[in-house]
Amino acid sequence: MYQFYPQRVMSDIIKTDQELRRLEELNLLEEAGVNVYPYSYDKTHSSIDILTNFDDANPEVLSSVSVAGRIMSIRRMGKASFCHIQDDSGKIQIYLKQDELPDFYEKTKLLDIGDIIGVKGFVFRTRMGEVSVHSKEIVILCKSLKPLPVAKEEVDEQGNKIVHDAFADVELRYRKRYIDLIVNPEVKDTFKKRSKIIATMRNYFDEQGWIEVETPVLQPIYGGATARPFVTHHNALDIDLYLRIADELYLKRLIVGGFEGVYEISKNFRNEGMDKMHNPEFTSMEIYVAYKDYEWMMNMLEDLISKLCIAVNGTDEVEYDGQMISFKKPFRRASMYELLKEYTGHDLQGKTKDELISLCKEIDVPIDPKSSFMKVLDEIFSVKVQPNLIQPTFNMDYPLEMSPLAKKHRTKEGLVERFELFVSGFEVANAFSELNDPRDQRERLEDQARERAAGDDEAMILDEDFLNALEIGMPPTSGLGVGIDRLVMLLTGRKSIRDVLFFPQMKPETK
RNA sequence: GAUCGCGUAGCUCAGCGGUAGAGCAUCUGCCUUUUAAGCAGAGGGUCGAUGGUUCGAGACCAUCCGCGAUCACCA
Repeated sequence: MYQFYPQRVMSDIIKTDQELRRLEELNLLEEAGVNVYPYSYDKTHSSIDILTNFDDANPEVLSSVSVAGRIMSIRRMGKASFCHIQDDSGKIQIYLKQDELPDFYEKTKLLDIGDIIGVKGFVFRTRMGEVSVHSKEIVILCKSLKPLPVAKEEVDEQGNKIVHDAFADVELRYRKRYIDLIVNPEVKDTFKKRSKIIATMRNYFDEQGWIEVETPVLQPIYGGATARPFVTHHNALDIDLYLRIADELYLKRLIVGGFEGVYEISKNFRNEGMDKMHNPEFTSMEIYVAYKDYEWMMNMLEDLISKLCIAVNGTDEVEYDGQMISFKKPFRRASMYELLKEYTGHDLQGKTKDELISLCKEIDVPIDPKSSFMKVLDEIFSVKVQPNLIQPTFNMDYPLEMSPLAKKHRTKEGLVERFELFVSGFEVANAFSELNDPRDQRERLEDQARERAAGDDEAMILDEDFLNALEIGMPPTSGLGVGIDRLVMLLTGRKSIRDVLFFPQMKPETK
C-alpha cells in the first residue's frame, strides 16, 4: 500500500498512517518532477499588506502579487478550492481554480495542511466578503511530513473569534514550541511583544548615552546575588567555573573603569526550584549609572516602565490576573517599615527578634522559631505586605543586613538606600545607591563569609578583586536590576514564566 | 522535596469492571466564490510504563515516568 516507504526511511520511527501518506505524496511529487524543497521564493507581499491595502474601488492596485506561507486550512470543492496560508503577519485566503491552474490543480490533491507554498495571482474579494488571492501560479516551498494540530476557527455574530479544540496540552506546547507558535497566534504575539519590550528598553538606554556591554557568563567567583549557582568545569585550566547568578560585580568594575553608564541584558542561572515565577535560566537587565542615587533611579524606572507599557499595549494600563494595573507616573513610594505598619498594624522598627516571633503568632504568620532576625522580618513582609502590592509600589529602605552591596542610608540608622518594585504581588526590580566605600564593603562581605562558614550556602563569597576595584575608587553610582521575564509577564498578561520563554526548562522525555 | 489532580486516535475530549467511542484532522467519491463549507462512505489505538487484584482492567490497587496546581525552597 505505502509502496515508497521502505526506500525513504526517516530518522524517526514512522508511526502513523498520516505520516506514511505524506511521505508517499512527497514521492509522487518528486516523481512528477517537482522540487519540494526549493531554494528561495520571490515574495512581494505579506498577508497583512494585502488585507490592509486592498481597495474594492481600485482592485488593479493589487493585480499582481506573490505571497508565501504555511497552509492552515483547505476547503476543496471539486474543480475549485480555497485554502488559508499563514505567514509572519497573519493569514490570507487563497482561491484555486482548475481552469486557471491546468498544470498544477491535479497536484493540489498532494498538498496538506502544514505545507508551505508560494502563490502568485491577483487580489479580489469573494462573494462572502473575504479579501483573497486568486492564484495564477503555485509552487511548493516545503512539504510537511507530520500532521499539524490545527484548530478550527469560527466568527460569531458579534464578530468574536471562537477557536474549537485548540492545541492546548501544556506539556506538548512547551516541548514542541514550534508547533505552538504555528497554531496558537497569541503565543507568537506574546513573543513579539517580548522582543519589542527589550528593543524599546535598549533604545531608551542608548538614547541616554549609556552603553550595552557584555561580561563573563563563566565566573571563577560568583556574586552579586544570594543564590546557589550551577558549577561547570574548564578542562584546559582544570578549574571549576560558575555560571553567573548576576552581573553586578563586573558592571561595577566597568564604572570604576570610567564608564558612566553601562547596562547588560543577560541570561542568569540559578540552581534552585522551578515554578511559575522561576526558571533555572532567566533574563535580567542590570544598569549602573555614575553620579546618581536610588531616588534618581526610581524616577528613571517608572518613566521607563510606563513607556514600555505604552509601546506594547498602546496605553499605560494593563489587566493582569483580573486587576487593572496602572503604570502612570509616579508609582507609590513607601519605606519597608511603613508598609509593614500599614499591613500588620504594628510598628516593627526597633523590635527584637523575639518580639517579632511573638508578633508572628499574633498576626498569623507561620515561622520557624530558629529563623534569623532578617528571615523573620522578610517572612512577615512576604505574607502580610507583598500580596497587597498590586499597583506598582517602590518598597524602600531595607535593613542593612539584607543588602550587602547597598550603601548605608544617608539619614536612617541601620537601613540602606535600596528599593524593590512590586507589581501584582511580585518583585520586578531591585536597585540601590551602590555601596562604594571599600572599607564598609569589606566588612559586609566578611559578615557574609562568616554566615557562609556558619552554614548559609547562599551567602555571598568575598571577591578580593572586586574590593580592589572599589579601593581604586568608584564614583557615587546607582544600580538597577530588572527581571525581564517577569516584566514581560506583567505587560503581556501571562501568568507563568513558561509562557514568556520560548523553551522553558523541562525534564527530558523518556520513552 | 511534599500533597493533590491529570495522562485514552494526529488534536480536543467522553467512557470509570463486561466487544475501545465522538468531533475535528486523514483517506475515497460528488461538488468551479467556499469559510467551523456540505453530502455519502472508510481507515486510524501497546487507553503513559511495569507489576498486581479479578472469570474479565482503559477503569480498581501498588510502584515508576511525565505534566500541572498548591506548599516548601527560592527573588
